[in-house]
Amino acid sequence: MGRRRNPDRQRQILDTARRLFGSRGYHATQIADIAESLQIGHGTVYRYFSNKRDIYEQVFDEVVAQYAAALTHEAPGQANSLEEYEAQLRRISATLTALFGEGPEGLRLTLQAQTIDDAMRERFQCAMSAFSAVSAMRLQNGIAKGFLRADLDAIATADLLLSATFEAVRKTAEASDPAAAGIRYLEASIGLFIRGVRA
Amino acid sequence: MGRRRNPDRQRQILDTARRLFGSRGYHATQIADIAESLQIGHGTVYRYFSNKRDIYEQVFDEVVAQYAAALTHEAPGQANSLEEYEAQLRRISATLTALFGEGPEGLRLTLQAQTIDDAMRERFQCAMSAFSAVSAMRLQNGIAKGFLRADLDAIATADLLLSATFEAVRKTAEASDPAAAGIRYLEASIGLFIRGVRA
Amino acid sequence: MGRRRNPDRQRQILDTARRLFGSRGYHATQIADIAESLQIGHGTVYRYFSNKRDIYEQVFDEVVAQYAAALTHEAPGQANSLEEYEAQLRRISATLTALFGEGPEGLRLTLQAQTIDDAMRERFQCAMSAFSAVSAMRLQNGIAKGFLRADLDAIATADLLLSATFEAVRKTAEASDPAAAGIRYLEASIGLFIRGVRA
Amino acid sequence: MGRRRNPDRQRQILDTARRLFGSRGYHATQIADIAESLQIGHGTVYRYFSNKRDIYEQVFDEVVAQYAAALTHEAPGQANSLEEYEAQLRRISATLTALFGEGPEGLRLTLQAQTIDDAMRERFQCAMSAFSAVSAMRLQNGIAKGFLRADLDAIATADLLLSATFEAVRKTAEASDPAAAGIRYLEASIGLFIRGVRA
DNA sequence: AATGAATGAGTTTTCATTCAT
DNA sequence: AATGAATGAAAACTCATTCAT
Repeated sequence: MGRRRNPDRQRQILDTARRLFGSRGYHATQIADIAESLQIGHGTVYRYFSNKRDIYEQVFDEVVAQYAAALTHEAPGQANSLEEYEAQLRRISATLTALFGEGPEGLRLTLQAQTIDDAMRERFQCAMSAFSAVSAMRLQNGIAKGFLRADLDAIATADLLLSATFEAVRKTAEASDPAAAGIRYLEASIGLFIRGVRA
Repeated sequence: MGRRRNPDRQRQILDTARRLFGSRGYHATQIADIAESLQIGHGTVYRYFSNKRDIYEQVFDEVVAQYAAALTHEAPGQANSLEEYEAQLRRISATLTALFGEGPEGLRLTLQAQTIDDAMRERFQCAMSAFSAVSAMRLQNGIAKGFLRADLDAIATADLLLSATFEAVRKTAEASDPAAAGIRYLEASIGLFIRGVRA
Repeated sequence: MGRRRNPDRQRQILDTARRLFGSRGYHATQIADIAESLQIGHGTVYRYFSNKRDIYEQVFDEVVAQYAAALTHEAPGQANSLEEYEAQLRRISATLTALFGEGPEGLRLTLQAQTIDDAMRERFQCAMSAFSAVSAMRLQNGIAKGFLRADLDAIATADLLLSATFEAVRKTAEASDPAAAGIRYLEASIGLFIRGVRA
Repeated sequence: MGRRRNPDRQRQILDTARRLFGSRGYHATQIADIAESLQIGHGTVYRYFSNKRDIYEQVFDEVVAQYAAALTHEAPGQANSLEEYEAQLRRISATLTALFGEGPEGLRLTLQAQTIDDAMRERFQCAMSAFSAVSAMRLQNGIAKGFLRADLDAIATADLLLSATFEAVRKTAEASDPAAAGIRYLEASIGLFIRGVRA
């Protein structure tokens, strides 16, 4: 492949791929679509990536890393009261919503990992488990400190919280007025979760 | 002279397609895979369906119809107290879990509608909106009758409940011990929702 | 193939094949179309013919035989004057028109021999040459007897007469009022030929 | 980013398709045959044409346009005497013969339009009617000006002339010595027509 | 004898990938 | 380095033919 001369190009390709894979889907997006969208020759794409799957993999990794950053930025043991836990949830939601402000592609995109090959399926499962585990640790911390209810099933509840959080982000990104939708879904989810898990 | 004499074949193909489209994905599943899985020639598939997309469409419709049946079986205005609402939620969860007892394919499968073509994308959006609307009506009923909190954002909350419910079903279907997981996710979600929405 | 039990069936299949091959074309006509048109199972067709090409071959032979009968019924040396030659032409035209009264399929059908395989292409060429040769002999007879012009190129003119005769038959068969069209094309062609070839 | 950079390729494919569709027939010619004949990959064909039918359609249009140019080049009202009409016929024949000097494919090819689909069948009928109409106008002109016989059925005779003209061209193109055959068929047809139609 | 479900060889068509310019 | 023409493996789809009932 030689040296990669233009570092912007790589970035542009990843961004475009993220947008197209996310909106149309991996299989419905051709390399030529990505190239055309950037007004470059489609052969050029192969100077920066070895194949289509490679592009997907890098996009997937970036999206997952962004989720991970948003979800793990707040150390699980940090919150000492319900108020602090709520503030944590609000910060996480805000970060996710900001990340996916451009559109709902990121979330759809990761789900498609399951339709690519066994290796990607595996990586997807793994990432989701990790997110869930962090969320569960946050709940465990609250139970231990007594501000979340003692009978809470941390693991199962973490999955539910995570899925609802993603849904809130997705709906926000899809909305015609994302700012308003963001507030609405944020309040609805905080209102639901805090009442649902507090001691 | 009649067409399609063997109704079992059609059923078998739909079931196999549902399983494969759900697990490997639509694009990763070839007509030949479906045929091979049934130990029939691939030409046979075309005696029962006009093309691959036609198979997907019928599978999609069946899955959506099953969701719809589970979600709408309970009339939205039926519940008159929090206890009745909880019982409703439990029945819905039980029905969904039973439906997807065989595996988590159904849910994954419907998401893929978005990667097939614009028409399927449209149908998917439409189905999801309908489910959400029914869920929201159930919440509105509770607010009107005073057993759910007055400040509840019925529409946004309905989306969150729906997504968490699907997640619970999915996790249950995927679990190594579905029976145990079912009870666990059911209790976790009921515990979360009821506290989250009650007056 | 065993015994062919129902001789009518064979006839019906040939007639239907002639109609469909002629109107839609050989390749655009499926065995199933022929069977459906007769309200029989398409497997039944194979009790009477060994394959699709075999049906075509028999239909082709029948059509060619009918042409041949019409064109050769009148012995080439029979006519002794222009009036007798004209009467001959009229009888030939009448016979052909009667044969193809049902429709213009016959003529179109034979042309398709060229798109089936080399062997059929060969047979087609051969049949056309034979027709042309008979027509040329008729002209030679007239030249020899002095009622056709001496400078006539019998071979080339025979080809032209033949093609125009077929065109007249085709147009007649296609017309909305075949009886009227038949008279019209007959008079036009006789008017043209007789003046064109007489001494 | 532009499409179809190599205009020669498109031309080569059209020429090869014309030759093969004309000689073997549309259905007996595979895309792979066209590609192989040009020593290119069969995928390449699809860079220039969207599908097989599209190639046929373009070839058909070209052939029909060539006929049309030859037949309509001479304005129908131009001839003022039998000599001028004869000269017109000779020029038309010469043009057609020159066009189909390469071989008899063009004529056979157009006939196959009837075996492709209803739309092509329609276009074929339409083109033939137009040719016939122009030929008829030429005859009407001669009748009006008195150098063709008054009792001539212009419409019917035009069909006969057209079919015989095509036959002459076809025979010429097929002949082992096209130059000699061309003169022979030209003289035979002029000799027949002029005598057949003059006043 | 008749049937039509099943079959798979044979085509068309797509699109990721290569490579000469 | 960038390009896009060319490629061909792979997948969808068709339909003549077979054969169990």
